[in-house]
Amino acid sequence: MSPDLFSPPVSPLVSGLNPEQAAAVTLPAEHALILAGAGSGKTRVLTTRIAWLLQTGQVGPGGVMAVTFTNKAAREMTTRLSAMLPVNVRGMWIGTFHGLCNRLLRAHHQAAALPATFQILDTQDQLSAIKRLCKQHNVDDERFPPKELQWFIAGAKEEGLRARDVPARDEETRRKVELYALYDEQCQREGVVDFGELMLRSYELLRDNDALREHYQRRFRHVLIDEFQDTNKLQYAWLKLFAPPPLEGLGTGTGAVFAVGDDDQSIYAFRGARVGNMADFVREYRVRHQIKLEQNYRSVSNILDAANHLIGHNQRRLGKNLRTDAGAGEPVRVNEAVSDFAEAQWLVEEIKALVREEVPRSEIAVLYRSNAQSRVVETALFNAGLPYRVYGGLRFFERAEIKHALAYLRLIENPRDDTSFLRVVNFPPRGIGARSIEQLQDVARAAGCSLHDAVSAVTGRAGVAIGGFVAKMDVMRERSEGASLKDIIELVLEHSGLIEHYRQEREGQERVENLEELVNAAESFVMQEGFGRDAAALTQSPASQGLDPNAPPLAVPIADPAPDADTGETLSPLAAFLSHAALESGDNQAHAGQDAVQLMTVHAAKGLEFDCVFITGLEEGLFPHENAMSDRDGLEEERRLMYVAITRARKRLYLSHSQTRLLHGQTRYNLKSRFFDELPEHCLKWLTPPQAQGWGGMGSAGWGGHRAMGARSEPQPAWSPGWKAASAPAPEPDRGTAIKAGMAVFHNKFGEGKVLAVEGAGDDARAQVSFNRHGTKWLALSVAKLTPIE
DNA sequence: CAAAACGAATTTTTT
DNA sequence: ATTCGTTTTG
Repeated sequence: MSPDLFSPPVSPLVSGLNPEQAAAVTLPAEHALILAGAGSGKTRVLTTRIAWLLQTGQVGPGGVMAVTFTNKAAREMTTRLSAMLPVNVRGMWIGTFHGLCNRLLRAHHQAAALPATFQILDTQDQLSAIKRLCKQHNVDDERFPPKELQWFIAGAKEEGLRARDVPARDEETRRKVELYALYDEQCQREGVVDFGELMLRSYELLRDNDALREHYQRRFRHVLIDEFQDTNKLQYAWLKLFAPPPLEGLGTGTGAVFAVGDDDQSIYAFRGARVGNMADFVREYRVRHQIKLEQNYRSVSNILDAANHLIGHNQRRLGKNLRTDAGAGEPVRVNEAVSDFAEAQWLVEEIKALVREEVPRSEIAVLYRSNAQSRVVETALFNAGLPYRVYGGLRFFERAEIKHALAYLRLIENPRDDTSFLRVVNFPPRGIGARSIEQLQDVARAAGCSLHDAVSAVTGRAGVAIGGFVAKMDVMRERSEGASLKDIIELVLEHSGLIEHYRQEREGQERVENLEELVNAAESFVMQEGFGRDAAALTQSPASQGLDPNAPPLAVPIADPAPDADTGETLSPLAAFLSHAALESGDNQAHAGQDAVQLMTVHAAKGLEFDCVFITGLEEGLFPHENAMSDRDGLEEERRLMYVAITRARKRLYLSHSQTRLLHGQTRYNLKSRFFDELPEHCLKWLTPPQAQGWGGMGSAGWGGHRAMGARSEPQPAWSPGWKAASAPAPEPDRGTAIKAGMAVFHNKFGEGKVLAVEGAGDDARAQVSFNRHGTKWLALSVAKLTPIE
C-alpha cells in the first residue's frame, strides 16, 4: 500500500509535502477518501493531486472534474493550479456543483427539455414565484406560508424527490405536494430553474440518458470533490452518475473518485448536508485508500489541544486528532462579562492592545453564533474608532436595484420569465397598477401563456399601458442584437428609466453608483471569460480535447450536437453574464480592502484563518443554540461549530461569555456554555474582568462613560454602519426599589432568585425571575413583593 | 400611489 | 429592539 511504489521518483510538485499529503497526492487512480483536518493543507493536496495527475500524463485536462461548494473555493483551486502548471484550466471541469450543472444543462438544454435561454432563480426569485403561484391558486397563506412551501420544495429537491415521489401521508402534505407540482409546471412554462432544479434536472438528465451518461463517464477519469462532508443526498447521487461505484448497474464505472472532507467540520446538516455520505462512499465504492491529514500548519498547540479535546466529546466521529510542530503559544484566554455591553467593551480593549502590538486589524476576527450578536460589537468598535468589516448581509447581485436591472436583462433573453416581468413591469413606476396586472394575469392564465404574450389580448387603458412596457422591452431586445454586453447594460439602464429614477430619489445616490458598478462588473466579466474574442476562445476547446487521450470524440450518436460544449464559449455574453449573476451573488463583505477587524458568524468563518480570534457569546442557549440542544445530533453539530471556530485561530484565541444579554428587546440571563467544561484546563487562562463588580452597575456605567466621550463628533468613517443610538442601558434615575434585570431578589414564598427580565411599566410591570428552588416565573411587580438583595 | 401604521418574526447559509 | 412586510390611510 505504499504510495511511493506508484509515484515517479522525483516530482517537484510533491517535494514540499509531508508524507501523508504526498501519499494522498500520488495515490493510484482509484477511489480514495482523504480525511483532511482543519489547517492540514487540504486545498493544497487537492490542487497538487490534479497537477500531479496531469504532469505524470495519467490524464488530460479534459478528463478532470473537480467540484466545490463555493465559487471562492473553485476560483482558488483554478488559480493555484495554473500557478503550478502551464495548463489550460478551461479544458477542465472545475466549479461548484451548481456551476457545473448549469454548464451541463446549457450544453444539453434540449435533452433536458429546457429552452436555450433558461434563467436561474435565486432564493429571492423562487420565493416570489411561489407567492405568485399561491395567489393564483387562492392558497391560504396562513396555513401554507410561502416560506414554508419554499423550504418544502427545496428540501424535496435536495433529497432528489419530484412531487410525485414525495410521500404524502396527511392532507397538509398532499396539498404541499400538489403545490410543488404546480410550481414546477410554472417554472417549466416560464423557462426558469431554481438552484435545486439545476441539480435535480441535470441528475435526471444523466440518469435517463444512457448515451450522455456513458459519454461523461468515459470522459472523466478523475472526479475530485472538496468538502465532501457537506454534500446532500442528491449531490452524492449526482456524483455517482459521473463515476459510478463498482457493480452499480448504471455504467462502466471506471472514473476514480477522490473525496476530501472532514466530518468534524460538518456544520450544514440543517440545510440537508449528510455526513453519512462519507461512510456510504467508503462502503459503496469499496474505498481502499483512506488517508488522514492530521498535521496542522495553522495553530499553536494550546489552541489545537482545546480543539481536539472539545471535539473528542462527540460520539459519532470517524476519528482524527490534529497535531502540530508549533510550540504551545499563548494560553486560550477566557473572559466572563456582566453584560453583552461589557463583553463588547472588553473586546475593544483587547483588540486595542493587540493593535498596539502591531497585529494587523485584518488578522483579528470576532466570531459569534448568530448575526443578531454583531450589533453590540459593532457599536463598541465604532465608538472606539476601530475600523471593522461585517461579513454577511446583502451581496452585490442581491441588491434591489441590481435585481431590477437584471430583470430587464433577463426579459431581453427570455420574454417568458414572468418573475422578471412582474418585478419591473411597473418599476420605475409607469402607471401600471395592481388591477391592470391582475387583468393581464387573468388573460395569461386563460390562454396558458406568458404575461408577455398575453399583453396583446388585454383591452382598455391597462392594455395600452402594459403594451407600452412590452414595446419598450421589444425595442431594447432589438437594439441589443449584436451589441456588446456593456452597451446592452447601458442601454437598459437608460431606456428602462432605472438610472433616472434613482437619480431623483433622495437616498438614491448609492443605488446609482451600484448600477454603474454593474457595468464595470460586466466588463470585467467579459475580460475574465475571454469574450470579446469569441474566435480565440473557441479554438481552445478542440485543442484541449486533442491533448486528452482518454476523451475520444463521441462515438455514440447523441441528440445534442455539441455535448462537450463549454457554455462559457458558446453562450452569448449576456446569457453567460446572467448565469454568472445568479450563481455568484458577489462579495458579501462590506468594503473589502481596508485593514479592518473582521466580524462574522462562525459559519461564515469556515475555511478562513486569522492570527487572533475572539469567540463571543459562549452561553447556554446561544452557543450551543437552544434550538439545537434538544437532540444529540443537534448538539454534536453545535460542538463541531465550536470546533470550527476554535481552529480558525493561528496564535491567539479568546473566549468570552456574558451573564446577561439583551436579546429581542429583553434581557436574558445565561449560564456559561457547556463547551467551557469540555476544554482542557491546562491550556486556558481565566481573566478577571476588570469591570465585573456586581450586577450591571459598573458594566453599563463604564460603557455609558465611553459613549459620552462620544465618537459622534468624529467624522464618520467610510466603513461605519449608519449611526444608531446606542442601545446601552440608560442610567435610569435610581428609584431605590426599582427591579431590574440581573438583580438578585428575595420573595417571601419562592425565596432567592435572579431577575431575568422586566417588562411593561407602572401597574403592568412584570418581572421574570429565576428562583433558586422554584424555577422561573413571571411576577406582576404591583402584586408580588420582591426585595432586592445584596 | 406613497407614506404611515401596524404586526409578526427573530440560528446557522451557498448556490 | 428592530427589522421587514403587509395593510391602512391620506
